[in-house]
Amino acid sequence: MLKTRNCGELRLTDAGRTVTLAGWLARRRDHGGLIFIDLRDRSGLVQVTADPTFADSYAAAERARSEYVLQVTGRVRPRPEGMVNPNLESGEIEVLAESIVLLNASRTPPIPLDDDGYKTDEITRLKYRYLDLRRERLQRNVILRHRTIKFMRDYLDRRGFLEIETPMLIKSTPEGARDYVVPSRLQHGKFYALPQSPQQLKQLLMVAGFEKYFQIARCMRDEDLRGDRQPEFTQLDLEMSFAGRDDILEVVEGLVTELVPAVVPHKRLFSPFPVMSYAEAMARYGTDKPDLRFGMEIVDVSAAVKGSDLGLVADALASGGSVKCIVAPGCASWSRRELDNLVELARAAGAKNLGTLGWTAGGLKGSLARQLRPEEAQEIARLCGAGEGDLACVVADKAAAACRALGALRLELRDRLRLAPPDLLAFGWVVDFPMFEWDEAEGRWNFMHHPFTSPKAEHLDLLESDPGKVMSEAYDLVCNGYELSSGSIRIHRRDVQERIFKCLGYGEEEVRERFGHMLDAFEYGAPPHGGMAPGVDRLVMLLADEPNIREVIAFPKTASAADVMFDAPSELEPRHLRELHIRVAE
RNA sequence: GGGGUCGUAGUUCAGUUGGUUAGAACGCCGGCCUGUCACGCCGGAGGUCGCGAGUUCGAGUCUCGUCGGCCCCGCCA
Repeated sequence: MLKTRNCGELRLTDAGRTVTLAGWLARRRDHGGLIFIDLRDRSGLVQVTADPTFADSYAAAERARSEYVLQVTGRVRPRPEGMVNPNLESGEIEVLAESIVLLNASRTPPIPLDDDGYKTDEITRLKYRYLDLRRERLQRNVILRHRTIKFMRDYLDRRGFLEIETPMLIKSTPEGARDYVVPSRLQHGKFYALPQSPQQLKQLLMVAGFEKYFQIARCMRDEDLRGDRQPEFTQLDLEMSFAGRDDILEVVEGLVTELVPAVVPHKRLFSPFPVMSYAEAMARYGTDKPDLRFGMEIVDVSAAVKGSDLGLVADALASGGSVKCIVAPGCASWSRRELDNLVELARAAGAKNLGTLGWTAGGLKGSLARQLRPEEAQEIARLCGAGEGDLACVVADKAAAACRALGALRLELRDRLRLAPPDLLAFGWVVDFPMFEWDEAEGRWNFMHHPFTSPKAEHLDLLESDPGKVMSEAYDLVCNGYELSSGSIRIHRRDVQERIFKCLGYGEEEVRERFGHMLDAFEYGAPPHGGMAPGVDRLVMLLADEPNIREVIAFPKTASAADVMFDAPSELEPRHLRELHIRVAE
């Protein structure tokens, strides 16, 4: 090795030792007769002092510039009285350079590397990602990601899980997410698909008798990107045989509960995780991935206004809808402009309108102040616990639509009022999802999770008669408003699986061609099984307090799924295309 | 596919009602400086105002188009 020690680990106890370091020049302070160099490697920074006494090393220090790669040999010594830098872990000492070898020079970096990088043009950061990754924040994130994955492997190994790899070149399935597709050279006109997840493969591993499987699995989905969605991402994919829902939840909850204090000890979490049904989550938070870091739950205030002659309210109640409300604490005196903005937001989220009602010392404020009878306003206050200074946001609509709009509003208020405590990871379980949801566009039932999800046994009889009422054995892990993981107990019987495909409107021929291998497998002693697949990128993003998953992925893609460093995707040589039997249409 | 927003020096930004040679800070280059640590002081270089049309005597500024970034909706078995 070109180094005997790491820069960031040197301490006062090393004083007197001669060390050889190698790293990058983070900053240079040239005092004419004395040069200080902050030398950086993965472990951190240490100050190297170049003194003219060592003429060669001093000359090298004069020539060195930012991001030059240096090998420094010298003696560790305590800093002089009053020169300790308390902001630096190694700030009590410095290394007096006896020799400085220039291992490589560097052009001036196109982006600053000594800050957190949030303000720097992201496209330039990504183009020079290998430099961007040198910044301390990203080094920390990548290391945290490593520790997280290492913890997962160790934990699951302890619990008897086997890590098993599954193929990347598999078969396209038309439903679900769009596939990334790979042309076959050996078979004209045929294509592989990259896995959206190893779902079927891990179920087949259960049929194969491995009982407990996991994989740090790369998944590819050719869908539009978001701050929390990349075209390729990583899941901790796991599956267990002979397990019920609670067994799966126990494994994952145990993993996360032990992981957090191990890798981010400053973070807090609920233990045990709260469990709520899908219906409850929708009613209380207006979403199936509630942010449980704060309250502001949705309250039904229909009873308070049941006699109201207000158009929207009366219409909603007459047609079986409801009047729902959330309370924004201390916002009663918000300006017209701020309130209008909320109304706009609620409408964008699907509400017909948003009524506001604020309780101020000077009386009622807001759009509903004059439209409601005093006793109605008073009853609303009682039902939702609003007091002086508070603002009620009220939506009258079908219950689901009202909750959905207020759910969106709730997140907006969270951000405006900073309601989410920092360092809280509010994990929770959402269970009892419906099996199907009605697809308006296609005019048929579609699965909510995936077609291998088991219906609840007691709802099997409803499959054909009333699919909308069938609950599934699916469950989600949520955290701080993100869906961190989905899972389910799977179907392990051919007859049940066939009934599900039928409900989804798949023809027999189609089923045989696409899922015949699964159905066949279920006939050879498939054990009851289930599992889930936490999203590693999102989890690490939350652990690292990052605003998007690009910050915890070494080489992420832009919102248009481009890699600006490689300039991918790119066109292929005609020869290459011919070999693959592909002609690009104009 | 739709909506929002942004694009000016290497980076972060300013740029008035359309009007002289487009500015600042950081970074960079040169000089000075032996205790700095965001070192300091002096000097300097650095611009296809994303790109293309148009309006105008004149466009960083106005119009249209286009490309790209980010966020949101749709989409995400």
